[in-house]
Amino acid sequence: MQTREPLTKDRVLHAALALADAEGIEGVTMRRIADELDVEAMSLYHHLPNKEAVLGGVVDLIFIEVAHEVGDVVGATPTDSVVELVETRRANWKAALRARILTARSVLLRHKWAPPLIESHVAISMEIAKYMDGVIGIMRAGGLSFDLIHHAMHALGGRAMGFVQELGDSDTSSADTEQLKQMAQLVPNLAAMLAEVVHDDPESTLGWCDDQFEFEFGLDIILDGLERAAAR
Amino acid sequence: MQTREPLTKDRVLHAALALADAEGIEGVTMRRIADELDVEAMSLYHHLPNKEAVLGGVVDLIFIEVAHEVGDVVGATPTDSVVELVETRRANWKAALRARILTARSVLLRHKWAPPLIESHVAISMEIAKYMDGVIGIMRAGGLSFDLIHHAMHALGGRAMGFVQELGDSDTSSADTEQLKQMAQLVPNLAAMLAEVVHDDPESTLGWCDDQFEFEFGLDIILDGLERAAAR
DNA sequence: ACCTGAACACCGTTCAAGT
DNA sequence: ACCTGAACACCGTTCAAGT
Repeated sequence: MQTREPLTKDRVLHAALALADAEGIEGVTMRRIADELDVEAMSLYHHLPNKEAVLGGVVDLIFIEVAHEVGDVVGATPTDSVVELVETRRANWKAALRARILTARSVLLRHKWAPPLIESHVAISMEIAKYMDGVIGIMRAGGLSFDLIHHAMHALGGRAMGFVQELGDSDTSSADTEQLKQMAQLVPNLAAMLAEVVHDDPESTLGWCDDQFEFEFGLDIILDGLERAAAR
Repeated sequence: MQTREPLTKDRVLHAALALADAEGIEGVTMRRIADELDVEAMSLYHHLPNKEAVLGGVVDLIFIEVAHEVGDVVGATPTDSVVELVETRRANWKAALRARILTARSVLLRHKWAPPLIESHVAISMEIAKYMDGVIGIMRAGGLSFDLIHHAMHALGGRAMGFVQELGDSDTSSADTEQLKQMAQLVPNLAAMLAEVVHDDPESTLGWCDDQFEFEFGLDIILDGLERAAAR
């Protein structure tokens, strides 16, 4: 008789993660997770206190993934002397922070259901704290004061973790030209902007913008502003 | 016999809004709304197709409120000649946009449950579109190209509507000093920042920051960056 | 046309019972 | 210690029936 692999917290969390990737966050229910593990829903409660803990654990898995990829990116060159390393870090904090944030973003793009979950999740987990610590460390190495870093974290907001923070998803593009003409009466500026941006570049309506470009545009404005504030 | 006031879409939406203000978004269920109106839950479906429509309608109510307050703020001085008005608008777009966004924020602070709802809501309603149109109009009057305005809307993101976009709510402040000391091992930079910021200003931990200041700090960085991009 | 009651197909979670 | 089945207290929504 086959003995079944025992249920563990880790198996539950990975099943939940896979479920979220496959069906979105609304597909993640205690009953569905249990189904996937060939177990009853109530068995999950022997390894996790409630659904909140499951979702928190899944968020942690994502930040472990981020930490993995970030580690590859910001690894110091071992041949540098310590002094050189410190010098380099001071000079390159903006580039280093930019790279780290874009790496985090690339991971979140693989789990698009995650940002709303992270935002709504009040409790800051250890894994999130460790990510934040890395961000703060880069700015500190760049010579920014803790006071400025604190403001910077607020200014960056979700962007510090690579959030896309889009409003009004790709459905706007489905507004046909007739509907747009009617709209023009009430929202002339919005209609004019859409008309021109669509005309200039057929792949860049509000519904199908170049998200990567827009994210970097906004990020660079903030990073440049912080650099200027640091120089003051 | 008292004839009951007939149910209307408007009465349903206002009941839902009051419920959200009183108990938060999780208190808004079809059954609870119906209770408040002394009616059965299923009666609501004669005036609104589903819960999604209820939530969308409530978001609209909030943007009507924003439009009301914004109208008071940006009213032009009637004594100005048209030419002067245009000149003024071109010069003051940054201040005008700042004022409009801070007004929107003041409304959202009265409905703190609303931002997550607006973000998660895919469909852009007419009321939201009208607000966006106003924002675009201010920048257009300031001489910004539609292309730059388009990037600006993405860079601002939720901030264009006054979002607070905080991560990890005020619970971080409940971390006692003992817990913080343990944390210092794993997240030394975060711990050091918290320690210094708390020391400098007892009212400004990560848990209890001056939200208004931080919001304006981030907003100004973005507006300044946009101004510089416009001058290029 | 408008409102209702019962029912359906789901939730998260508790509890007593099994092994 | 670990898993289960039944049950509880909720959801949004459908449907047939009332007035």
